[in-house]
Amino acid sequence: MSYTVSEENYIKRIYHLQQETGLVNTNSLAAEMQTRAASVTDMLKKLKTKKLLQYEKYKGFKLNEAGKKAALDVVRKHRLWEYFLVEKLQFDWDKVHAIAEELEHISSEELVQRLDNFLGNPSFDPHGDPIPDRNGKIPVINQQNLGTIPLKKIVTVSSVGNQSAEMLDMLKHYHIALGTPISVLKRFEFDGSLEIKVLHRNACIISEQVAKNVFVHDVQ
Amino acid sequence: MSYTVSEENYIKRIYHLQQETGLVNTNSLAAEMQTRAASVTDMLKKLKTKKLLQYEKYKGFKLNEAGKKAALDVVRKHRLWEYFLVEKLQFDWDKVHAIAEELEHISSEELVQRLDNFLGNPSFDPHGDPIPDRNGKIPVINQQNLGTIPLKKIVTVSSVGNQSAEMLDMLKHYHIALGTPISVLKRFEFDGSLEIKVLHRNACIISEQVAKNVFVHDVQ
DNA sequence: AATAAAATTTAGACAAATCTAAAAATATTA
DNA sequence: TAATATTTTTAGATTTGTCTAAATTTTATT
Ligand SMILES: [Mn+2]
Ligand SMILES: [Mn+2]
Ligand SMILES: [Mn+2]
Ligand SMILES: [Mn+2]
Repeated sequence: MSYTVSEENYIKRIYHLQQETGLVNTNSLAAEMQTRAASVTDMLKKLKTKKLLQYEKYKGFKLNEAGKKAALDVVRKHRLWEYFLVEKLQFDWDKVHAIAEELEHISSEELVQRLDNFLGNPSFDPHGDPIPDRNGKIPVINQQNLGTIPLKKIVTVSSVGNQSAEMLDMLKHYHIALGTPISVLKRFEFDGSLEIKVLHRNACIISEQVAKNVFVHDVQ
Repeated sequence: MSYTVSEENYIKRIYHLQQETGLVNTNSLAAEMQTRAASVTDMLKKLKTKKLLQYEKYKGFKLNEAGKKAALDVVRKHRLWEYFLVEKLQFDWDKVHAIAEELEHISSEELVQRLDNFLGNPSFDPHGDPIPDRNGKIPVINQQNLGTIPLKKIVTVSSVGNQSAEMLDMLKHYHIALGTPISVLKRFEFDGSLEIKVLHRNACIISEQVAKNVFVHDVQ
């Protein structure tokens, strides 16, 4: 089965929302898609007809197994292309999302498989998000956000939660990138902000909000 | 200015047709686009409104300068992506057209420029067709078709005219690819077919129709 | 439980890109 | 040049994805 660009965008968005909330509701999807609730309802009917969705009027909805697989196909392509853009074309990691949002809809299966091989079958995209394999299997890592790790312990940045341009811009300013060694020197009880040390940089302070969106794992 | 996928496909097709015939007519464009004459007329009105086209009802049409530049942008992307697919992803040259037909519509200017650099600013695509630069300038080469070169002279294959899957498949069978050294041993007056010698291969015979679509230039 | 507020769906409209069938213009030919 | 054939355009319909405004359903609050 193959889907339109619009269908694919909806499917992927529903997938991400249901990872967080289980059932998804119309308004939150409309907000994510930057469209109107009425348009969402229209698309839900279509996706239900195509048997990708469990959906009862007024009761919320979520992807079924076929829907999840379809979503993971799009996610896989999105993240592989992001990896290509950063690793091969030297884009900054905060500039690739919009382009991958288009590239993820190119339909050739063989293209995706060859791209995957060309890139060396990467497991994580430039934002640290896992790249599903062609069967939809997702690699896992143990990671915690910066707010929860013990003081002085040196850890490695593995992914970022909030991936808005604003956030990525801020991380660039702090010289925080994937793989960056980092440690927490002090936790301020007043507002939850952290004094951190990035390798080769002076200590600096980040807000609790930033800390919660920086995920790290043990140095290998 | 940016255009829809459909507009870009029409613009590109008109460009290629007018290279051959000057003025283009509705039916031939409809045939090329695999659509109906009525649909072509609709699109012509749209492109005229967008000032890409000289068009008088019943009198034929052609792209103006703005239209040609728009077409060359699409051609440039198409051929750069084809080069990428063959040189980086190891696709066979006869498998890349349909995929490039999608990739050519990805809109980022920066992407195209970075791709161009990543590929080493190639001048010709895998079928030997010139790749316009970002200003729409097209590299030229002196080339003739195989039917017109002197017997025994060793020349190099530089491009192919007919690029149908059938033709490319046939050339693969003859071990004719871009850059292949080749010479004509004998010309048969009966049907215009040629006995040719491909380097490292036994002599063989190709039809006049094939010969006319194989372009060659002097060995450098 | 009744009322108000919020969330969701329906009804009806629109733009883009396509189609078929019919009308109009142009070209061919007897 | 008049009849015929071909080409092109128009008229009107259809599909997809979107919208606004109104109606309906669910949830929250007196
Ligand atoms: Mn997308
Ligand atoms: Mn990403
Ligand atoms: Mn195309
Ligand atoms: Mn080509």
